[in-house]
Amino acid sequence: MDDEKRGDGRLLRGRRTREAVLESAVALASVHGLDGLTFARLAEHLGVSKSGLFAHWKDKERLQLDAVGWARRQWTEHVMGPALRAPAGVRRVFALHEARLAFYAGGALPGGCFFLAAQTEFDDRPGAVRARLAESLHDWLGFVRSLLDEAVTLGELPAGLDTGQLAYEIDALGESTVVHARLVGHDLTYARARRAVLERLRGLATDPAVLPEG
Amino acid sequence: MDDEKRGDGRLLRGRRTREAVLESAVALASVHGLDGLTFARLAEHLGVSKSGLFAHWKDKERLQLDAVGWARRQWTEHVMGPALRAPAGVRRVFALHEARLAFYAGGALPGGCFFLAAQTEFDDRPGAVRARLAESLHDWLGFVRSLLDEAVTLGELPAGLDTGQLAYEIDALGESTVVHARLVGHDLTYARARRAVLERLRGLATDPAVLPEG
DNA sequence: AAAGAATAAGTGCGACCGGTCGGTTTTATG
DNA sequence: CATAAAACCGACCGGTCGCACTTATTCTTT
Repeated sequence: MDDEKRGDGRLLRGRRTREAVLESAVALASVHGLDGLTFARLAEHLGVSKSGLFAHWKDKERLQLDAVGWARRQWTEHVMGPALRAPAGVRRVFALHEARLAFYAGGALPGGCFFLAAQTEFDDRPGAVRARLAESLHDWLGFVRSLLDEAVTLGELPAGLDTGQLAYEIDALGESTVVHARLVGHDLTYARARRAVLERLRGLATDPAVLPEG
Repeated sequence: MDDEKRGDGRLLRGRRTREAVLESAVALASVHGLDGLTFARLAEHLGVSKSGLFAHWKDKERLQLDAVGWARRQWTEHVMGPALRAPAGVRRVFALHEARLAFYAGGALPGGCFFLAAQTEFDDRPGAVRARLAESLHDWLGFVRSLLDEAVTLGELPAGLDTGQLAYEIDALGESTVVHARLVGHDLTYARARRAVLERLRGLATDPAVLPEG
């Protein structure tokens, strides 16, 4: 991460290609998994030679770690970002859930969800990759919880609410969307995931009217 | 499936070894995925030669399909079975959820959940394996729903309840347990998953007293 | 005792894997 | 314009994969 020796087009170009490669890497990993993220596959997908990739990542683990980092950037931009543009409180919580579903439904990642694929693969394989994935999940749950805490502070959710518990539920209802959408049906699944969280929040909110009806 | 040519111990023995192999195959696949279920790995794990396995399954896909079938048998026995021994109605629904959590927590499968691993791997790979996984998920959701319908019929859940919706929620809250337990913490995760479904059912039940309190 | 199927084992092939190496092109700097 | 650094490439290595083919060995039925 020590790029940017001002005005050096070589480094700039290098960074651009790195990011372009990572964009593809995350997309490929969402389909084939982080283990199926092969240098050969990645190179072919980009129309690039395999060895050219080794100039940027000395081994596969580095590539995997950077892919996790890039997936987090994507997630921050496309899921957390839109939520933060909604009014704070219970509406922001629901906006977060909807942004997540929109991100899945939008098909930005052909495999559905990078993190689900990576976590199910690495949750039982000790190492740096697992550690970063665990950290990612921890941070994500912390973010959901922080929005819930905010809603409590604003008085839109009841005081004393177990926000950690609710954060788990919201995450679970969003996450299982990925597989269900592809194996059961997209529209039906997203409708159910949306409704589940909406009804849950409406049931808890001090003023359910601020949330959409259906 | 044309075993059992009356009294022929060879076929019987063949079936037994097949089942022993499948038991290991499902366990291995829960860790390394259905793709990571290689003949070499399976043979080594069993202390058997690779070629001996080819006598039973001519190619990898056959093995994968049979592994799915065996995982379904396990699931039927260890998750659906205990539930059916609980009194019908809302208690049976919750017993199903608890049996699932117990199955996960019991560590019968070292990788946590065969189906989650397999589904996230194959949900975007057309083929026979995906088809069987989709069928498995469909049947499972249908089973959950049937228990819910039963509870409605018994008057323990309100008439007009969208049981398909609730079945999705219950499945989601159970499924995300697998990854969370390993990356966040076992006890905390199972407690949350248990509580989430319990509270949901208690909120809907015409007589919440039939369900446990905490 | 003979026959024959089920099971096990060895061997080899082509494909692909992660990774290395030597060399060429591009780019900023003196 | 020379040079060095970075980006990039083609060829290649050792290893493992799925899988076929061939050859024993074990067990059951006749």
